[in-house]
Amino acid sequence: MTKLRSVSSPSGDTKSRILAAATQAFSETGFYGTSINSIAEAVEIKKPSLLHHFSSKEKLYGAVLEQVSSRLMADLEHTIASTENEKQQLLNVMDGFYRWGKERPDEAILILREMLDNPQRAASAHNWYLAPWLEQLCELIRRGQQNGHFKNLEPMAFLYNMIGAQHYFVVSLPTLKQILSASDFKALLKQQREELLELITIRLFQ
Amino acid sequence: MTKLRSVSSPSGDTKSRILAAATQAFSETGFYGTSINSIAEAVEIKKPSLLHHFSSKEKLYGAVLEQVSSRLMADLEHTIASTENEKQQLLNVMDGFYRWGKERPDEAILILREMLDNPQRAASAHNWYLAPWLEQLCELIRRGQQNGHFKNLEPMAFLYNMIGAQHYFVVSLPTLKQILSASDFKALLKQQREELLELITIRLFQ
DNA sequence: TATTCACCCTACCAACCGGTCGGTAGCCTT
DNA sequence: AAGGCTACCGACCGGTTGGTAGGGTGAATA
Repeated sequence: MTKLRSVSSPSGDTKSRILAAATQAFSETGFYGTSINSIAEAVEIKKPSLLHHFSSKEKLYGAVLEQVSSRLMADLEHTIASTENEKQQLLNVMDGFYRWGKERPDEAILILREMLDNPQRAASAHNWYLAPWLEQLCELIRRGQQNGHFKNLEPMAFLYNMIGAQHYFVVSLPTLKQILSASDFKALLKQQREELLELITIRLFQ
Repeated sequence: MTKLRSVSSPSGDTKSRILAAATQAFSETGFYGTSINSIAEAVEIKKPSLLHHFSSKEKLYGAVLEQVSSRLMADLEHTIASTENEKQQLLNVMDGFYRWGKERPDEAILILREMLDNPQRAASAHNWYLAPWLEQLCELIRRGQQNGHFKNLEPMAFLYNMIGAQHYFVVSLPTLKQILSASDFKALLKQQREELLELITIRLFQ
C-alpha cells in the first residue's frame, strides 16, 4: 500500500531540512559557535522537536559529516568508473573536486573545519573523511605510473599539494570575494583553475 | 629614570603570557570553543585578572591576531631585504613560510581559522592578515618576470596554489600524524617539501 | 607619611547553553 | 473505539558563558 504524504505537513523531510540547515550553520560558525536552537529556528521548529529527530548536538553533527563524506565518496567512485584512461580519470576527479567546492562551499568548509577542530576524531581510521578518497587517488596514480602514462613521483606528496591547493582556494573564496573587485575575482577564479591544470600537466604528464 | 622590574611579581610579562596561552587555545578550539576562563587558568590567574589586561574576549583575540600577522609580515620583509636575486628571494620566502608552519603550527592554524570564522572581518582592507603578504610576493614575481628570470604566468593564481598547498599541508599535520606511522609521516614531510620545490622550479624557472 | 596605581582577588550577574520532562494533536492499525 | 505511533511543544533544569562591582595589597611617588 502506497503511503500518502499529507500536503499540509510534509514532516517526512523535516529531518533532511534539519540536515541542510545544520550543514550550513556548522559550516559558517563551527560546532561550538552554532547552537541547536539557531538551527531549529532556521527550520521553523522548536529545539525539543529538533532533538526528537537527532538526539543530541553531536549526533546531528555526525550525521551531517557522514552525509557529506558519503556523497563525496560516491562522486569519486562514479567518476573513476565512468572513464578508462588514467589520465582522464585523474583530470575528471580533480574537476569533480573543483565543482564540489564551487557548488557546495559549505561542505568544503565543513570538512576543513572538522580537520582543525578534531584532528584525532577526523583521523580515526574509517572516520577521516578524505582518507579513503586520497587512498583511491593514490592508487590511480600508481596505476598510471605502471602503465607509463605518468611520470615517476611520490603520489601522496603530489596529490596532497594539488588537493590542498584546490581545497584551500575554495575555502578562501568568501574572503577573496570581499577584497577583490567582481571582475578581478572572476578572473582569478579562471586563472587559478588553469594554473592548477597546468601544474598537473607539466608535473605528471610531460 | 629606569624603572626597576620587581622580581617577585614579574607582572610585566603577564600580558605576554596571556597572549601566548591565548594563541594556543584559540588555535586549538577556535574563538567560540575557547573560554577566557580556561586561558586564565593556563596562566594561573583568575578570569577578572585576565580581563584587567584585555578588556574583552574580542580584544584579546584581536591582539593575538595582530601579534601573529605582524610577526609574519616582519619576517617577510626581512627575508626579502636580505637577498638580491628574485629567484632566491622567492625560495627564501617559501622556506620562511614553511618554517613558520612547522615551528608555529598554532599560528598557521589560527590564521586559517580566522579566514573560516570571519571572512568579512578577515578580508576588511588592512585586516586580512595574508593580503599584504601576498601582495608583496606578487610584486616580487612581477619583478622577476620583467627581468626575464621567471616564466610568464599569472602571479596571483600561481602563488595562491603554492601558498595554499603549503598552508593546507601544515594544518593537516596533526591529522596526518595520527593516520600515518611515524616513519611514513616523516617521509611524507620530506617528500611534500621536495615536491613543492620541484613544482615551483619547473613551473617558474625552467 | 599619605597617595596613587597596577595588579589580582572573591562574589556576583544576566544570558545562554544542551538536554529532559510531561503532555498534546493527529494519523494508522486493529 | 482503543491503543500505539510520530511529530511537536512549553516549561524547566543544571551548568557555563562573558563580563561587572568592589575590595585588598604592595610597590612607586609625592
